[in-house]
Amino acid sequence: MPAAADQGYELIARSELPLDTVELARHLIGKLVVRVTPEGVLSGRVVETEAYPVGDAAGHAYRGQTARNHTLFGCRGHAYIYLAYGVSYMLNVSSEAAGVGAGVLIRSLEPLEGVATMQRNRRVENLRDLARGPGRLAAALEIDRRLDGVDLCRVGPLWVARDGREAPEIGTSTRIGLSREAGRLLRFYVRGNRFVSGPKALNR
DNA sequence: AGTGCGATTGACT
DNA sequence: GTCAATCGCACTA
Repeated sequence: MPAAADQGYELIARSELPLDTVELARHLIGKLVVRVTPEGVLSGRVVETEAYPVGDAAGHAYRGQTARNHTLFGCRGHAYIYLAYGVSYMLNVSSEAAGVGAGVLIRSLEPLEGVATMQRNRRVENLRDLARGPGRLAAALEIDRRLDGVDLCRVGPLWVARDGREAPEIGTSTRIGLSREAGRLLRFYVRGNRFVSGPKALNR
């Protein structure tokens, strides 16, 4: 029996997370994101990620540590959250060793628990539109800057858990929405999954 | 102090 | 398919 505080999910240990950013991006596919709010639990299965490794000019850590991005420089497995375009929050997982700035963007989830709450948060009914895309994902799970720096390897308001299902088939493509470093194959997704964002051509 | 520009989304032609 | 909204941040002066 899992402890009540675990909400029935199995926490993933930090030691299980690959140090390498690109490996972490692949590793997170098929894992669960668990969001605990006072009203209840929201969760989903990660179906799409992007790696922003060391030395990547498109990464927020590229120009060094600042007040905004300092959680990218902490030890791996912490949430880095920022506001994109003044409109949408983005959920990232910090990667690499402490002191090294890099991370993985969680782009899409397949909704599991708390669907009714997500529908209310997003003001849409369609399951497919709830968490397909990074901004929608954050809105569905009530994620904003207040959760920046949260340890995803501890049971709390936001954490990462194991999925019982077998490992999905993972596809690779270029990342979405970038002008710099646009050609690098650093996006990962579950092949054939309808909750993956992006154009068809990138999801084969 | 001012400027330019996004790791996006939703509305609209 | 196109495009504006919206704001924090990095960079220039």
